[in-house]
Amino acid sequence: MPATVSEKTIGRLSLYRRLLYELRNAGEENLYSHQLAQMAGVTAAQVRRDLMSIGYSGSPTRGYDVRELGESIGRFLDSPTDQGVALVGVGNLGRAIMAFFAGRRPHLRIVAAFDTDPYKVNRVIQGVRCYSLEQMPQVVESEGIQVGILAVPAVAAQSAADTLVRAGVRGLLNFAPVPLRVPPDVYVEDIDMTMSLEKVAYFARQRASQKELQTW
Amino acid sequence: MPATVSEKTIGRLSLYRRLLYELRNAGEENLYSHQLAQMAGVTAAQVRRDLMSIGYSGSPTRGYDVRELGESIGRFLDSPTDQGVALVGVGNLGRAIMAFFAGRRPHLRIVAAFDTDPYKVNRVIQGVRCYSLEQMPQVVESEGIQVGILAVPAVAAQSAADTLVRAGVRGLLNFAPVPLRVPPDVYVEDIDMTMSLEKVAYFARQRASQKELQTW
DNA sequence: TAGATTGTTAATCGATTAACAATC
DNA sequence: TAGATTGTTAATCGATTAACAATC
Repeated sequence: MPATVSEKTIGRLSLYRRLLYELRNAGEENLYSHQLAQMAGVTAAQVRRDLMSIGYSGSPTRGYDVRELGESIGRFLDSPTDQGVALVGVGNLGRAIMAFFAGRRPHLRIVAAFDTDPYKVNRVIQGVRCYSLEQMPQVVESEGIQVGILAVPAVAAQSAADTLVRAGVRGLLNFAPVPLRVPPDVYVEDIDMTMSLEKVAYFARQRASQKELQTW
Repeated sequence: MPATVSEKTIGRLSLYRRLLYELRNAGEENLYSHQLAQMAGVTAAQVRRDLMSIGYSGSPTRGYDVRELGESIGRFLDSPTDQGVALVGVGNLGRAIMAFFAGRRPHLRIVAAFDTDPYKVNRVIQGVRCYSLEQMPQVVESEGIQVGILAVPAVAAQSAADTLVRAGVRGLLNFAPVPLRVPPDVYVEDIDMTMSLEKVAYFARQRASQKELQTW
């Protein structure tokens, strides 16, 4: 039933919602596409097309209703029922991720963490119960978890992904700097910090040298 | 002089190099485009075009030389001189980022950290000296830093970015869940974990329901 | 040589941008 | 009404994929 919407549009909708939430807190009731566009760093036409794709309509005179639009995006993006998330790897990065998402989205909450370290297993860290890797299939199944976050070292990532997928997980957020092999019915989003930093370093250098050239 | 290469190609080159490094450690001397392609999760034609874009040639019979290719990518991606990186925000996420990059790329190293917390200022955390925000312009300039990482709360991100840019930074890796406004000669790469997780949750749900439909 | 792989050009694809009639 | 904004289609753009002669 939901029309096929591109990955990028989904990402932008998530951003729009966050901006709308701030606007609503600031007491704004209406907004035009170009206002949201400026805040999000995209074009007004882009915003209109994205909103059109989820079937939300504005008015030529009043623009979009901030509250209604936020709720519309929520109905489109969010699951009607709560979605639990599994976190694998409770090292520095894993704990930072826990802290980052704590209390942020009640409907999309980390409900179980997994680690090999016996010292962490069975403890509650950042309000999340920590299990051993062996318990993963059972916990994922009993909690009905569809989403997993991988914050393990590169060597452990593929095996952790395999276990999650076998247990029924259909989406992975992968922080390990290694490409995962998963069945086509599993969605993977990679956050490769090494790659990102190298890109930034490359283009920063390029911009800096362009600046030098301009002074000639 | 370096031909214009797309952002995506730069990212893939960074990944190729990492994979080549592993292959070299495994004792491999040559490889064909389709081998690298499979490891990286892209097509062989993609690999060939990416390598062509940095001017590296293979042989129709022996493929590519693992060592030479790795070095070629390095010469293209890396700065001839060391590039120092500034990290702003030494909270949970900031410390995780420090730990993640510690010792990973000697040429691209976090050389200074900044935080408002007086307890952290002037201490050495994960081997990196921590300064106050007031010292940022001076430290960035004296260290010749071109790259900044923002690991601060959303409300503090724009002001930190402004200060970094004024001090001469030309590339930002932004972990704060907020779009930054920067001059056109500054490159920004966003790592928006909230957006990424919401995307994964959305598509995980979609895949799961597709699976259900198939059983009908 | 025969054959698989390479460098490189042409065709395809998808998303973005531009344009504009419809609307309040 | 007049006018700015909307929904929607057509034109543009860039990157990916397919194809193939050149090569070792």
